[in-house]
Amino acid sequence: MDIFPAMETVAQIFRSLEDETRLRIMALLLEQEELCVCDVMAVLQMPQSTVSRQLSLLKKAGWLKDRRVGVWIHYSVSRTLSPMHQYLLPVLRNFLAVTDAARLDRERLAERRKSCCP
Amino acid sequence: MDIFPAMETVAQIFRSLEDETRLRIMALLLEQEELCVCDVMAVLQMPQSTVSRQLSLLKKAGWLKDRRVGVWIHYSVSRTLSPMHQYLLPVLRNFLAVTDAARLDRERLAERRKSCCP
DNA sequence: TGACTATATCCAAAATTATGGATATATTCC
DNA sequence: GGAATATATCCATAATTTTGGATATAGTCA
Repeated sequence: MDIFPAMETVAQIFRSLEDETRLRIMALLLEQEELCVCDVMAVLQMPQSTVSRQLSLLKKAGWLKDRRVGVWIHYSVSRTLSPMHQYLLPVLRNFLAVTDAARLDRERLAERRKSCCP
Repeated sequence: MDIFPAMETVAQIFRSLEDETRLRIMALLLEQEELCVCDVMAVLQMPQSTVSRQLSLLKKAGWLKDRRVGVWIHYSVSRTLSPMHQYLLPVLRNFLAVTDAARLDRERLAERRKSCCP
């Protein structure tokens, strides 16, 4: 695998960010070190298959990694991002967190943290 | 229109870069100040309707502007890019030009310049 | 005015992607 | 081992996007 991705690879990385659900997940994981699938389900208020699929797409796209913790799978932003992913990260940091959607999701996550799971 | 785009707007900007044809056009216009539709057709070797549509999508997405010069429409990178577009520009500059597809397109453009239009 | 060229838009078909319920897999706890 | 829970994957359907030929529009030149 080359340092410089092919044009098609560049397109795929952008494509991984075209979906609002995936962007909401990225916004969450840029603030919260780790989240399990059920956390994300609760915050996004979407069915399990949808959330699980989008998480695995983001992993496949090189953004996330996962690790099993007992019965849960914890997702977090990969620590071995490609150069292009690293270039894009500040864009996400600057423009996702300030959206209304991200703010509402943060509130729902805080609410959930109060009532469950230490 | 706010300085900070909504999540859906962020998604749309990424979506505008998900297509390989559009990325090839952006790569060309980051090196070449202005191109008319027929230049792009010749370089990409794609039908007129396809090229014209993608150019107008890139314009609609905030990347390009156009101006009429006689019977031609010249497209170029907008000089009033939004903050998010400006953040993304270096990503395009760094990762598009080095692809094989972009190199071949540059060669075809140079070839065309030799044989036609001063 | 009329022929010609460049470009935009329309349209129906093809291709791609997203959706969520159903099912399969894996882990824990009793 | 069996029940219960979390997650991944399958599948058929729905929604979205792309495609390119056909047509419309607009400018040029004689």
